[in-house]
Parts: sequence; C-alpha cells; structure tokens
Amino acid sequence: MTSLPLGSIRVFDSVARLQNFTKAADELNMTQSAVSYQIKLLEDFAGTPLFQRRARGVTLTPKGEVIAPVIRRALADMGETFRAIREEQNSVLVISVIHTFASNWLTPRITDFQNLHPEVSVRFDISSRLVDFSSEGIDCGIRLGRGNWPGLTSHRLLSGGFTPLASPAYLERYGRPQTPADLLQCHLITPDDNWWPVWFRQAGVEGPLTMTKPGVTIDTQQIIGGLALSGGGVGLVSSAFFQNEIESGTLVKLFDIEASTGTNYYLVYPETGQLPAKVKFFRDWIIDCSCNTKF
Amino acid sequence: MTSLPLGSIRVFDSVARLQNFTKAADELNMTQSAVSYQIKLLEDFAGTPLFQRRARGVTLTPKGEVIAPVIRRALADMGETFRAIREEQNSVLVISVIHTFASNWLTPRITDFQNLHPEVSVRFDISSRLVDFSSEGIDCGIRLGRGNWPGLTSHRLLSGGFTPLASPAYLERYGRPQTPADLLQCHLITPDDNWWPVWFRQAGVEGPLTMTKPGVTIDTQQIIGGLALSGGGVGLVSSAFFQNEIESGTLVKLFDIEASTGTNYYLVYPETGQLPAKVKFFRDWIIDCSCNTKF
DNA sequence: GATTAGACATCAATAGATTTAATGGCTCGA
DNA sequence: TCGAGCCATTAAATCTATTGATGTCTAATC
Repeated sequence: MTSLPLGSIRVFDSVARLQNFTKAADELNMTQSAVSYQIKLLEDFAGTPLFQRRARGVTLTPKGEVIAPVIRRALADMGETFRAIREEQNSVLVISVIHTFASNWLTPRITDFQNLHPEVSVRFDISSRLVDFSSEGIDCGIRLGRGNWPGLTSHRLLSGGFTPLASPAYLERYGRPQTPADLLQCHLITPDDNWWPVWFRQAGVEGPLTMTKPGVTIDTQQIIGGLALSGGGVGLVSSAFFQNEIESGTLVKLFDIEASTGTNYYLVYPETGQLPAKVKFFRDWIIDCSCNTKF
Repeated sequence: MTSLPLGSIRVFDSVARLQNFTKAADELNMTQSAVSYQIKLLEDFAGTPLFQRRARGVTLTPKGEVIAPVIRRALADMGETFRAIREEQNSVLVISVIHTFASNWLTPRITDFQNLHPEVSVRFDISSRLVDFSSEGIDCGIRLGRGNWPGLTSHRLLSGGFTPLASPAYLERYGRPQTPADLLQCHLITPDDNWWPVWFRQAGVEGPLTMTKPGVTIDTQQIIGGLALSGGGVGLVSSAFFQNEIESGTLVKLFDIEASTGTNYYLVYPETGQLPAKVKFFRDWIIDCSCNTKF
C-alpha cells in the first residue's frame, strides 16, 4: 500500500480554500496542470473524488469536506510550530555560562546589552559542564581555558588570574599579612584548592606550604567571594570578578600579585558558516565591554 | 521563503520514533542516506538541528522534541481520516433511489441483501433529482428511463408500466367501472398527470378525455398509492410497486391493461474501469431479485 | 443556437528533486 | 587497538513532479 502523498496535501488545502485549481496554482506558484495532477494523486489515494468539478471551479465532495479541516489543521499546527521555532531561533540568545561569571560579571552588565539590542532576549544556561553547542540549542558560551578549543571560535575576555582577597573586618581582627608567606597563617577559604599552591609559588613562597589555620572548603568562587566578604577568611578568586568590591573597599586585595595557571575567560561559539546576527551582536558587545574591565 | 518540506515530515516522524536513521530507512523502505538527506532538509527549514547525532543513533534536540508530537499527531490525524474514508468507501454502498421505488419495492427486500452481504452496509440517498454519481459519493442508482444514459451502465429491473388501481371500498361505494372509458367518471387521483392520457389511449379510449369528477393532485406514486388504498379514488401507478397489495386484494387492478411510455426501471452505475465489489454484489442481487417480480 | 470565457483534464517532454550505492569518519565497547 | 554500528557526503541514476500545449466541458451572453 502506497502511503499518503504528502506533497498533495498542501495543494489540496489551497484548492479547498480557493475552490479553484487555477487560483490555487497561482497561490502555490505552479501551473494549473500540476495542481490537477496532485489532486488526482490524492484522490487516487483516497479512492474517491475529493472535489466536484464545476464550470466555474470546484467544490468539495462530502468526503473532501471531511478531509479538508483535518488537513488544514495539520498544516497549520506544523507550520505554526516551525514558525515558533525559527522565531525563537532568531530572537533568543542562549549563553552557556559558568555560575561565577554569570553572577559576578555578566549579570550586572547584561542590561546594557539588552538596551542595545532590545529585539534579542537573553537566556543563560548555567552549568559547569562543557555543553555541546549544536545539540543543545546553545548559541555561545563563556569558558575558562586557553582559547584552543577545536571547532570553536574563541575571543579572550578576561584574565583568569587570581589573587587573595579578604574583608577589612577580617584584617582588623586578625591583622593584615605583610608577606605572601604570612598568608599561611591566615584562615584560607578552601585551603586545599589547587590554586593556592600556584599562587604561593608565583608569589615567591618556597618550602613546604603548611597551612596552620583550619579553613572552610567550598567550591565556587561565587561563594568563596561571599565568604570572604563576610569576614570568613581569605579567599583566592579571579580578581576580575571582584572589581567592584575591590574598588569600593569591601574587599581588600592583599598583594599586588596575580597568579595564573595560564587559563583565561573566553567567549566561544561554534565555527559555523553563517554566524547568527544575535551572536554577532553579543560578541561585539561583550568584547567591547570586557575591555573596560581591568585584566 | 521556501515552504515546509512535507516529504520530510514522514521521515522525521519515523526517525523520532526509532531514534535511528538506519532503522527509519528500513521502515520507510529507503536508504539511510535518503533519510539523512530528508532530515537535513527539514533541519535547514527549521534553521536548527532537530536531532542530536550520537554514536548509537540519534536523539531529539529540545526543538525536535517540540516538533515531534505535533508532526506525529498531524500525520495520525490525516492518516486516520483517509483510512476512515477508504474504509467507508469499501463498506458502505450508497444507492440513489427514487422514493416510490425505495419504499414500495426496495426496502421490503433489502434485508435479504444484508443477510447475503453483512459486511456491506447500505445507505439510500432518496431524491427525485438525477444525481451526479462520481461527485456525490454515490455508487449506483435506480432510474426510470430507457436504459441509454451515456457514461452509465444500466440493467433493466422492472417494467415502467402503469395501471389504474382502486380499493375495494371505493369500488363498493362508487361501483366498479366496466370499461376503460368508464374511468373518466371516477375520482381520478392526480387527474392532470401526464400518465392518464397515455393510459386511456393505450386502453383504446378515443375522443376527448373529459374527467367529470374532481380529483386530488399529488405528485409521488407513493402517496398516490396510499390515497388509493384508503379509498380516495383511482390511482394510476406502476403496478410493479403494488404487487403485494394486488395479491392481497387491498388494491384492485381495474383492467388488465398496462400502459407504458416506453420507460422502465433500471439499475445504473458509472462505467468505471474497476467496479467496486460492493456494487457488483448489489447488482447481482437486485437483478436476481427483480426476476422474481412480475413485469 | 452559436459563441465565448472560464475552468479542469490529459499528454509528452523535461527539469529537478530524491534516492541510491559507495565511501569515509566517528563513537563506543570489547 | 579493533570492530561494530551509525551518520555524512558525494556523484550518478532514477523517477516524480512540473510544464506547456491542447482538448473538453459548462455557463453565460447575444
């Protein structure tokens, strides 16, 4: 059994609406003869005439009358669904972004982008895993790395350098360390973080790194920063994310020493043939914006 | 803007169900490569991937997930509608039949046909106009004529001969006419019917046909017959339709003279290439059946 | 009743879209 | 590391859908 000739159904719908092969042909940009062929195909499939041929056009037969609304609805549903998807495709920008970056850097600045491009709405996909762009409907992302992801275009945004910060209240209570090595005596937040040894070495501290005070271990910079702010100890975080706090004095940068593992924050997006306008807009804006952030 | 590639949607549906291009190709009797092509077409139309390619098949992307149920439903709705129509096409026999024939001849006999072919259900389309078979979904009809309709196959069923009938009660009250000419003195039902002059002439009555008694004018044999039965006068009707009444004596055939305009009752159906089985069944049955009716 | 305009059917030729077959690359699991 | 399973790609083959020309039919008009 041959299956429903799908190509015919659009023709059928048009003819059913216009009650006229010639006009339908016109609407569909084909010839009257092609319409006739398609309708015949469908009638053969149905096993019965669907239109009654009249002198000034055609009218639906009772069976055609039954089919017409079903087809119209099916086409409308599918068309509408695809339209919505394409609409979203153009107007919603989905950015995969790590939590810290979103809350400490991007969120405060994103309204500026929205003012610049009000037709684009922005959605953050906040997760720490490395998402697969094409398959999850994600347009671009912010990643920490070396800018050499295969298949992705990347633009360096911010330094991945990190430095110890503490609140004035903490320093007042426990005293401000004078040398990097003094920090070993402080309450380090997340003392077993891999970044601490890196920072100590790059700050010139040699010998065994024995931390003497107990520290809280937590795992996102966001919270590390928050804990430092509330006087819970010394946190080692990307300084770029705490510009505001440093400038306003609510967090103190203990030494002018930025350590780095060589990784930085990048904007990345797939190397596709045609970059969507919304991604272009975002790229241009965020690059410009990141230039106004130190580091 | 190019329009929804309808050919792709069946492929999409299959792939969405099976989560596998190769299996879908198998189901659709095409190659994996053709499936790949069709899906790409649809993805180009959507402007976004609809499937996420994985090592052991594919999975729907979020957008594909949105489209899949819509397409499945659209296909199911259309498929079901066509299926129902074809089903009806094979199992419902629509007969266009004039009122008198239906009620006086066909209806009493049709149960026999239904017993013979229980899988076919019969629908009468009762109307006096000559319907257009192909366009109104009518399979066959009973017509009064000469059996020479162009484009239609016809089988003679019953004589179109007519003869005057009256009820015993009427005859008792007004006396039974002894000669055809006597009838001019009776209450003729529908005296201006064209059939009356035909009958009188064929019965050998010459000269002016002056009817002396007022008569009721009505227009269907069904009612003429009914009126005659109830003693309202003498009705001129197709005798074939009143066999039962004549045999049981509730109507009396006044003379053994059947007049005819040369027309008879025929079974007709379109000269199509392939006659549906249900029509074949009906034809064979009704021809056989009509042989058991006088005239 | 002849004529005309409008509309669908049909046919052969053709363009073009689909499908195929073959091949290559990718991922996962053994 | 290898093999199995699966999708993408390509060029060629196929076949469907479309075209353009022509024929037929119907209703309306004169």
